[in-house]
Amino acid sequence: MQFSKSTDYALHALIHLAQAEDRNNIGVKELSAILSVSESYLSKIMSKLRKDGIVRAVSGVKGGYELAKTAEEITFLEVIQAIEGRQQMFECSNLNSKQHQLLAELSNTEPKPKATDRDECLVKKVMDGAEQHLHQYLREHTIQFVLDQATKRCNYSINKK
Amino acid sequence: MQFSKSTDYALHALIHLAQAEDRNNIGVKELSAILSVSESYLSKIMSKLRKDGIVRAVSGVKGGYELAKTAEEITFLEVIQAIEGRQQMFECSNLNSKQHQLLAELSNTEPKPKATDRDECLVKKVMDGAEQHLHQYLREHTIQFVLDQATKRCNYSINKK
DNA sequence: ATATTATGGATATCTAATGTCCATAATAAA
DNA sequence: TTTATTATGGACATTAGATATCCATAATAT
Repeated sequence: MQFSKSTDYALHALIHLAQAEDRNNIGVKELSAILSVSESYLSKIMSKLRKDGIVRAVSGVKGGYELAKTAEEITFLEVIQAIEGRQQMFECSNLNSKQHQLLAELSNTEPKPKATDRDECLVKKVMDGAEQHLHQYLREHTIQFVLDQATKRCNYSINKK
Repeated sequence: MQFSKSTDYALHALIHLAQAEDRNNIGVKELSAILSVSESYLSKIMSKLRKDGIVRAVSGVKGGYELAKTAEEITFLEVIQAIEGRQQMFECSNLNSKQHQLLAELSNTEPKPKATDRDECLVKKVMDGAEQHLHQYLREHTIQFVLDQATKRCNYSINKK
């Protein structure tokens, strides 16, 4: 139950892009040097961020990446989901639960959800609750939040002198 | 970022043990049949639960497993940690952060923590916060909670008739 | 003594994460 | 237009961890 290294790299890369908001685009070459990752690996990560609309990319000589929205708008949750995908944290082996999920997926089409969730596994319900709880926290924390904290810390250092 | 199948099996096994609290010990043979898992695999899982003091085991003919505490006392968190281990959800590649953690571990001995955490990575701080948040939820939900929910559901069914 | 059950070591298999390489497309600058 | 630079995506290799099985041994009720 661990977040992947890729998620770690993605978050740190976004922090760097946010801090260099005024500058031109930043290429994978520069980012990979800062993060101490190989260019080829970081490329895959940045591609995922682009596909999910978190960064913009431009090819060519002065190309590279930049944020596609403000740092305020980029939540930890969407970064994590861009990298790790959107599968649920807990997949229940319980048959009732699996049937329930299957029905829910099928009902994405026409005949309405029906909300007969009395048969879903209660263990899964607790775990889904945990996931929602975690997501809420991750939605409330943005890239901007980290930048703000860094500023505070810096001020503190200055005052100290 | 998913919980393992083992965790799923462990939780369901504990629910069954809790529901059969009055009966004798329940063996892996019976549990594995209920959960549709192999005996050999479930054995490993039950061993982990025993090592962490969640269940008691007794060998021999009428042997098997029983809860080592009340269902009220068994939290989702401790079950998950018994199975998945206690590593942190987020390991930071950031060098400052790694150094910080190393120092923290070393200072487990004599010369006191020192609490100079100004250098720890802010990304990691957010992620550690998320983990604490999740843990709090998982600590607040026990095996007993699931049993209670099941009772409610059952009552509802009866009333319906 | 016998049958039954848990325990732990060794090992095999499978899957996902990690990581690299290369051909191709896009673009700025010369 | 040519060149250098950068992103993109496919294919592939490597590694680590989860999943799964088997077996020898210990414990225990009958």
